[in-house]
Amino acid sequence: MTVTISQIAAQTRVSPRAVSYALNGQPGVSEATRQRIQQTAREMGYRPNAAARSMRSAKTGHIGVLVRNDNSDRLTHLMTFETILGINQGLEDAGYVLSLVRIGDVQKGLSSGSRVFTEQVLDGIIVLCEMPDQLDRKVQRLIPNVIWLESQSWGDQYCLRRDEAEAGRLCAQHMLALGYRSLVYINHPGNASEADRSAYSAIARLQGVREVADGAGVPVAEVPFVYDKPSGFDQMAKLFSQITPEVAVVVGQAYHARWLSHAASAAGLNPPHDFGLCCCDDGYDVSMMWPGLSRVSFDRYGLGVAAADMMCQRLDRPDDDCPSQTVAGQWVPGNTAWGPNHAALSARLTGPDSRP
Amino acid sequence: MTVTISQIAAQTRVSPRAVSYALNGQPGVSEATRQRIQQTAREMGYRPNAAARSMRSAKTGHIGVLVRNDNSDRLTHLMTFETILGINQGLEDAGYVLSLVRIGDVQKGLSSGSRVFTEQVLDGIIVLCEMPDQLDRKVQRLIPNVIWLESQSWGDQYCLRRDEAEAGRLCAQHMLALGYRSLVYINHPGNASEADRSAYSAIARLQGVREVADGAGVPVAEVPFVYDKPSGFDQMAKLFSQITPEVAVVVGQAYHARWLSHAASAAGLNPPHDFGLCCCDDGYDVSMMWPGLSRVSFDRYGLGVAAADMMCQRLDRPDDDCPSQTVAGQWVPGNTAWGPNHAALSARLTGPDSRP
DNA sequence: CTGAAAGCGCTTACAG
DNA sequence: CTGAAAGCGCTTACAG
Repeated sequence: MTVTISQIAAQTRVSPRAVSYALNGQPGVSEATRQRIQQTAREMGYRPNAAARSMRSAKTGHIGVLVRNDNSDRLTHLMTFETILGINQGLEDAGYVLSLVRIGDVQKGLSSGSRVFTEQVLDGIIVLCEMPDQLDRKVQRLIPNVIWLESQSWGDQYCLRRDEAEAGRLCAQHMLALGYRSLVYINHPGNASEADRSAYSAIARLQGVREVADGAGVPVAEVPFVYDKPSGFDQMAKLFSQITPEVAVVVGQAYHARWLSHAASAAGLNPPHDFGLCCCDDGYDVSMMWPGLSRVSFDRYGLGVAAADMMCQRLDRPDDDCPSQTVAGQWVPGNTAWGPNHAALSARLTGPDSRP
Repeated sequence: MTVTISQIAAQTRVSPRAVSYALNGQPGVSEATRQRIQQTAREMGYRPNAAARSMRSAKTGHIGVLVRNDNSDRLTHLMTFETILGINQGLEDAGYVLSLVRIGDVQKGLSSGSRVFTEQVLDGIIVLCEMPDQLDRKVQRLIPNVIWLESQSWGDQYCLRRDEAEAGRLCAQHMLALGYRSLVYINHPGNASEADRSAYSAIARLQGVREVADGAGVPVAEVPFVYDKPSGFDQMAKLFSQITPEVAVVVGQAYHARWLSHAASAAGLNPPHDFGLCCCDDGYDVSMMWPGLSRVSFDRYGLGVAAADMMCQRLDRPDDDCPSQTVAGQWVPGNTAWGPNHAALSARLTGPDSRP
C-alpha cells in the first residue's frame, strides 16, 4: 500500500542507497539517475516513513506543548491558544510537529498521563502553564529539552515571560496621567489552588501598580475577585454600589475585564462614564472584539514564535548560551478610562471606535 | 544514554524477547523473571522508543488536528481551543498523541506546509476548519483517516457538526416568547473569502431564525457586520441610533455578541434595557465571563471528545458503520433579553447574576 | 559513481 | 518457558 524506498529502487533498477541519496539531495548519484529516481518517486506518491527516519536519526521531530487541562480545570485560559498558534508557526518553519500535551491529574503526578511521558516521543517540550515544582522536575526528568513559557519556573536560561510588573506600572502611570487619584485593583484572591496557578503574575502586576501609585501618594484599594462563584457577584455588587467616575479600576487579566464589563452593563454602569477601567493584559480577541479597552497589550502570538525559536536553538546548538527573556507590553489608550474630569457626554457622542 | 531493551536483557541475562514479553504483559515468560525484568527496567528508567514501536506496528500513534492558521488569518477562532482540548482528552485516553497542524498558505496548496503532509507522520486527522474542497481532497489523499468536525464537508459518515439551524430556531422562539415583535439579525456579510469560512453555519442559523419568525409573521432585518473594519463601526453606529427596547438583536457568534456589547456600552446602551440581545452560540469563556448572555449553549469540549471517539472507532473498527452526527445546543435564558414590556428598572435592580 | 551490508530499537513467528 | 533470528524502512560508512 504505502511506497517504500526499496520499491522505488526496484522500479528504477538501482540500489536503495541511490534512492535515498537522490531524494535527499546528497552527492553520490549521477544527475541522470537522480532525475529518473525523483520522477518515479513522485509518480509512485512516495513519502518517507517518519518512524524509520526517526529511528536512524535519534530525533523524533515532535515538540510538545504542555498545557494545564486536568480534570479540576478542564480549560486553561483560552488565550493560551494564541500563543500555541505562534509556537506552531515557529516549530513548523523549523520542520517540527507540535504535540499538544496536557497535565494529567496533578495529584496523581503523571501516572495516568499522555504517552509522551511513558515512551520516548518528544525531542523537547515547551511548558506553557504553571505547575507544582515537583511536577516540573518530573517533566525535566522525562523529557530532554524544556523551555518555560509564562511559567512559574525561572532560571538564567530557557525561560520566557511577559513583564507583568511593567504592565502594572504602565496601567498605574496612565491612570494617574488621566487624573485619577483613586485606584481599585481587582485580582484573584490567593487561595491555595489558584495561588499555584497565577501567583507570580498576579503578584508582579500588583507590585507594579503599587510602586507607581505609592510614589504619587495615590491609594490602591484591593478587591478580591472570584468570577465563577456566587460570592464574586456579591463582591461586585458591593463595588458597583460604591463606584464613582473618580475611581479607576485596574484589573489583571482580560478575562476579569470582560466579566466586569458585562456585569457593570447589566447593572446599567458603563466605563468610562461611571468609572474608569483598564487592564494589565489583553489578547488578540480583545483587540478585535473590544478595541476600546484601555490596556497593556502583549503579542502572545509573537511570544509563541519566540519560544519556538528558543527551542530550536536549544536543539540545534545546545552548547550556546540561551538567556532567559522578558517581554514588555505596550500601552494602548482606549475609551474605558478618560479621566475623572472628562465630560461624560463627549464620551457618549464619540462612539465605540477608539482606534487611531 | 537512553536505555534499550537489549541493555535490560544484558543486565538481567535474558534475551531481548523475554524483556519485550515481560514488559508488555504477554505470556511466555515465567512470573519470576518477569518480576525481575520489570524491576530492572524501572531502576534503569526504561522507556520504549516510540519510533521503533511505530515502525513495527505500522502505526504512528499521532493524530492531527487541522486548524486554519494561514498568514492571512493567523488566528482562527480562539474558541476552537476548547474543542481541541476535548479532542486531546479523548485521544489521550485512547493512547494517541495530538499533533496540531495548520493549513499553510491556502493559495499555495500544501507545498510549504507541515511535515505531516510530506512524510508519513499521522494515523489520521481531524479537520477542524472550513477550507476549499480542493484542499479537502488533498488532505484526504495525503492522510489516511479523516474526521470532519465543524467543517463545510458533510457526508454520511465521519462528520460531526453543531445543529446551527436549530440554534437559530431556538433564539427566535425565545425572543418571540418574550414578546419581541421585531428582530434584527447581525451576521458577517458574505464576501468571497469569508464566505468560504463561515458560509454553511451562518446560512443555517439565519434560516432557522427566519423559519420561526416567518411562521409568526415577525420581520427579520438583516444587518451585515464587519467587526474588524471601520465600516463596521459606522454600521453599528447607525444601528444604535435606531435601536429601541422593542427590538431583539440576534447574533450568530459569541464574538459578535461581545463586540456588540462593548460597542453598545461605550455608547451608553445596555441590554436588556435599551435593546434585547441573544446569541446562537457560546463557549466556555462566555459561560464564565458573561453568564448573563441569553444564548444557545454548545458543549464544544464534549464535541471534541466525540470527534476523538469517532476517530478511534474509525481506526479500531474501520469496517463498522460510523454515521455522521449533528449535536443540538441548549437554550440558556440570560439577562440580556427580557422582553419589550419588562420594566427596565427591575432589570437594573436585579444585578449581574442571572443564574438560577 | 554505485552496490551490498550493517544497524537504529523494537516485536514476533520459529525452533529448541 | 526461552534463545536466536528476521524484519519494519531508512541512512550511511564501506568496498568496489
